Amino acid sequence: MRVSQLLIPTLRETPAEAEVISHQLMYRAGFIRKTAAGVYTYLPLAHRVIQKISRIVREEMDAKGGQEIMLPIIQPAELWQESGRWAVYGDEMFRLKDRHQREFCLGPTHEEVVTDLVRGEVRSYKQLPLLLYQIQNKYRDERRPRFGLMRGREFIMKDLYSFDRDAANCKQSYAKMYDAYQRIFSRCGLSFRPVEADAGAIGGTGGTHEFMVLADSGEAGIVYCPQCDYAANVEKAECKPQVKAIDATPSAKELVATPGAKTIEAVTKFLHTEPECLIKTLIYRIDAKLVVVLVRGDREVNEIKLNNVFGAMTVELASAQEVNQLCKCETGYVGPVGLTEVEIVADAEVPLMVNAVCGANDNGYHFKGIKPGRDFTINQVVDLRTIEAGEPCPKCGEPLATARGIEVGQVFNLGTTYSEKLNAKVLGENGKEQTLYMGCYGIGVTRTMAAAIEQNYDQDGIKWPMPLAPFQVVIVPVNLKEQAVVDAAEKLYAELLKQRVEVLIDDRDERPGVKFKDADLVGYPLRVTIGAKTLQDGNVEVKFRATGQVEFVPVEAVVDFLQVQIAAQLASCGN
RNA sequence: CGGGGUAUAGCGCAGUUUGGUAGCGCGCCUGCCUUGGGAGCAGGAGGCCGCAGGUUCGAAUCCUGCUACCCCGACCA
Repeated sequence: MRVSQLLIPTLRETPAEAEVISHQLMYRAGFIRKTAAGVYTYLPLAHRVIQKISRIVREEMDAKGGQEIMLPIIQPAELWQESGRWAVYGDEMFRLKDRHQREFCLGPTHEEVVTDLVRGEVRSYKQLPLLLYQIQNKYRDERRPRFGLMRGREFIMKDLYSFDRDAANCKQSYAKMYDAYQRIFSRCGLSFRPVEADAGAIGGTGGTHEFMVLADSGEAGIVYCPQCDYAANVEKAECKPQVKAIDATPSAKELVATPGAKTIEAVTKFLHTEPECLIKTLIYRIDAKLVVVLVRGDREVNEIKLNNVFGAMTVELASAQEVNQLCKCETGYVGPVGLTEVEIVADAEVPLMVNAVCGANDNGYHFKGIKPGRDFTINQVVDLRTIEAGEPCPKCGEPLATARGIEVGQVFNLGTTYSEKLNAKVLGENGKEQTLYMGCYGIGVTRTMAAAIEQNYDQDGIKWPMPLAPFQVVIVPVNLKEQAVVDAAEKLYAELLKQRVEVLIDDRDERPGVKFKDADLVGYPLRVTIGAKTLQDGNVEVKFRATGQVEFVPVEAVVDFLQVQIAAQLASCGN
């Protein structure tokens, strides 16, 4: 295609509203425009990238026996009421009514709809396993859309749903998808890592993994073991209690004045002790109930784990008033001693503490010499904290490393959670009905596009991995007044088209600098510059966007040269 | 949902305090000129100053209400 004819509205300046790099670059390079908060229009370049990602996804889904279908975006409330998620999903769901006041939603996901299909059409175990997938828009009314395509309200997602006769077969489907995902993100040319994850709102009884594209700007924290294959989202990573050497001889409980010391830091300083000697006491409101949560002073509560302990809908810190009512003091002096009316849950490290410090539930006072179990009762001891870098790997004991990641895919083993609620059964070999085992496997297509940029850019613009690039090659004739230059460019363009290379020719009557800047910004992997001087020597210049490397190639050899480069780059990531 | 901010040309912004009918840079159009990293000169197009009320002889500017968008927060006692 010709740049002069393509809608690629590049901008010299970054729109004020774009915060993250992928958003800024996609806006500036003419990939996207915003239509509403969290809702974007995809221009031709973005559309091409989306098609490329989708194609890779399709090929790998099909290779595992997946069958592509399309499911409705507008979904009736009844189905969601049946699964119980009409109420659970809350404000995240776009809801609407038709002219008869019947309720619908814009599908945030499609478990209900697809299960409804299967329960109606699949009767026998002989029809299993059944792997159905779709690549479509999904809708989530995020409480705060941000980061451009990373957290939009309308986004493109691939979801595959697996239906199996039993848990063992379901596990096989899960393994197939896990494998497919490894292949997909490899083929996209991305650096990624699958991690153990929390199942969150989708729930389900089996395991779940998230696929993280590694990027410093990632929203998710992950830990991984440099020695073995263990890797997990910090939300999920299980913590072993780490015993710190504290004075092991228990002493008596002692009330000490700590005026003005309302933070871990202040109390530590005031009493000349260490954060790990303090018991951090937090009052949470879990659904409607207040709960006392204890972790060591140097640790952080993991609200996801806390939520899972209670199977709760909402987990929130209690308000200052609620704390005051319960403990009769300000938040800075809260402690577990004497709190008998509420449930006290403690992280596994807390019972190991001796001579600890905690708030005295009296403004300006703390206790010293506290021994959990002796001075207060713990109702439940569980892993409640967030793991930290350097802690031993739960599998092999080596110190864990941390990284940031962008979640681009997640695989869930759902078990019978949905099929039971929606009554999805088939007849088994024994002639009896059995409930289907399900899995669901999502990939954020538009988010993958954004993640690819977060991982591959420099100050000049995007550096597309070859498999995702909207075009593989751009030809830049330096001067349109030089007939020889134009002729050589057009000839090369025609030849590359014939060879089915995805090529653009920048035939705009612009100065060379403008074309170079745009080429760098959009991020074509290969740029062929054709100028009068090099052409006199019979050469053209090929520049690699990713490395900045430049090669002069004889005109007659350039088609082959480019094809070899493209094939090599594609092959290097398994295409 | 809580707090803060913004809304003026396609993009980035000034003008608002002190009311007098809109400006700068980039981009866009025409011409000349230029051609290996966002050139130069000349001419030009483009704005219901977010929306709706109000005050005033007169409102981008003051007042009221609304809407949209952005940022921060909703995580540590």
